[in-house]
Amino acid sequence: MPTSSIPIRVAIFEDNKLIRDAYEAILQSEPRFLCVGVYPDCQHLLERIDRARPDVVLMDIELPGMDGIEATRLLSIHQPELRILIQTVFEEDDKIFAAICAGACGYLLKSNGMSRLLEAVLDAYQGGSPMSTTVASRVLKLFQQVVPRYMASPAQDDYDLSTREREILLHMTEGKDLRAIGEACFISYETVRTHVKKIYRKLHVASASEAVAKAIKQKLV
Amino acid sequence: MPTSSIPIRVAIFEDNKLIRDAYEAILQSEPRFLCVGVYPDCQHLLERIDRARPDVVLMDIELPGMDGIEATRLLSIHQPELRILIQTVFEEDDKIFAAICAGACGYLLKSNGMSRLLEAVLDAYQGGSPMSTTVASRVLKLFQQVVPRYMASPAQDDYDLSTREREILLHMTEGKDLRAIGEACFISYETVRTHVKKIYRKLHVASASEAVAKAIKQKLV
DNA sequence: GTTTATTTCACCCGCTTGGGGTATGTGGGA
DNA sequence: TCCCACATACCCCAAGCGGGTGAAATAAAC
Repeated sequence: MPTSSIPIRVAIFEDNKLIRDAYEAILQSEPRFLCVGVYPDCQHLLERIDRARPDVVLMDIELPGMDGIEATRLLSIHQPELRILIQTVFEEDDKIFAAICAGACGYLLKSNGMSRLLEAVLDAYQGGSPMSTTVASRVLKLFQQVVPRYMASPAQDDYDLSTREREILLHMTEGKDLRAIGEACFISYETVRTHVKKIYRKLHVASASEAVAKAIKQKLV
Repeated sequence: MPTSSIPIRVAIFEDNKLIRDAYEAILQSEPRFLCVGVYPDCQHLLERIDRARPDVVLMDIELPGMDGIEATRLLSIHQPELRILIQTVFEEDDKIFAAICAGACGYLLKSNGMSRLLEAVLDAYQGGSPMSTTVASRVLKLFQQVVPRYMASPAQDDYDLSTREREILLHMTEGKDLRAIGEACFISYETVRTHVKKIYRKLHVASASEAVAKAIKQKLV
């Protein structure tokens, strides 16, 4: 638990007045929290934030005008250390996905009720990422879908490329032609060609563009 | 809450006898849970699981012999619907990362104490992904690092490619040569060349491989 | 109604590339 | 010790490709 002498500054963005007032009331019931801004939309977003100086923002997704995800993106660019907690009814993967990519540090479902709100705000303030376990489960699923292409799966075939071949393939994926690769590697043009031919055989391709496509898509480089 | 008439079957893998016994005791204190296996290592892993038929597995990472991550990978291949909860002291990104990729559905830090153990097992059983908020925060960070290359940044310039040009660029990223593209699009080889030249000018590139690299990396196609 | 963008097609020129072969030196594994 | 994989380098040849130019039809825009 943090020192209670300095309250955590919280701003709320929520279009539904009932919920908005409920949030505010809950926060004000605890001296550890200080409600520094309560807004029904994202008008004058950055000015409001600069004026209110919150530590944590509670952000609804379904807002009139600019939605909460776009607002999250703007805020996290404007002030990267700001902790933004998404608070919404949406459980769709793409919303969760977009919110996280936009810079949200947590994602709570309103269906969870308000019981854990204070705990979540505190968590967020302390650097944690509170999220409903159902949301966490979706994040993990997304993660498992997206990541294998970056992390070598245990048995990723790398087509037995040698170090030099991999290096040259990397240069190819940067769009360099053979002469430029030779200069970059301090070897002759003809040597580059020799390597490239071996790369083609190993990748089972017959042109630079094919090799580049395969290399990038299968993250060989 | 699930019906309490059918207990949740739990198996435990933990090398430390004190912790192992503590887990077992906690689980046995509640009739909702049934401890169907308690093991100090991963010997005969699949046989044990087939015999015990757990719904949820509590898995330690630091096990003698096969570690918990490798065990998780084997188990989730062997029985994908099995819920595997990692329970460990490690907070390093690469462990978390590896565990998730191996198929873990949750990741709890032992430092959190055992208070939330039952709740976590129940969450896992119900399809959630319980994890400490500090772990969640690392997962989100990893996610934000890894994902941007999949999601377009909001204002993605598409270089004013026409429909036909985009179509041809797509074929190029599949490694086709100009003749093959012509056949695929039912247009002549020379027409493909005309389009390709325009694509190069618009993308500011000078070769097929450069265009393919740019197209894939900026996910123009 | 003229202009502009798109799509289609053709030809020329010359460099680059892909496929083949050959050769030398080096370092590590059987 | 011998052999293999790797890196280096060069040659020939034919095809593909990049760049330039020109042209015609259509559709949309002004």
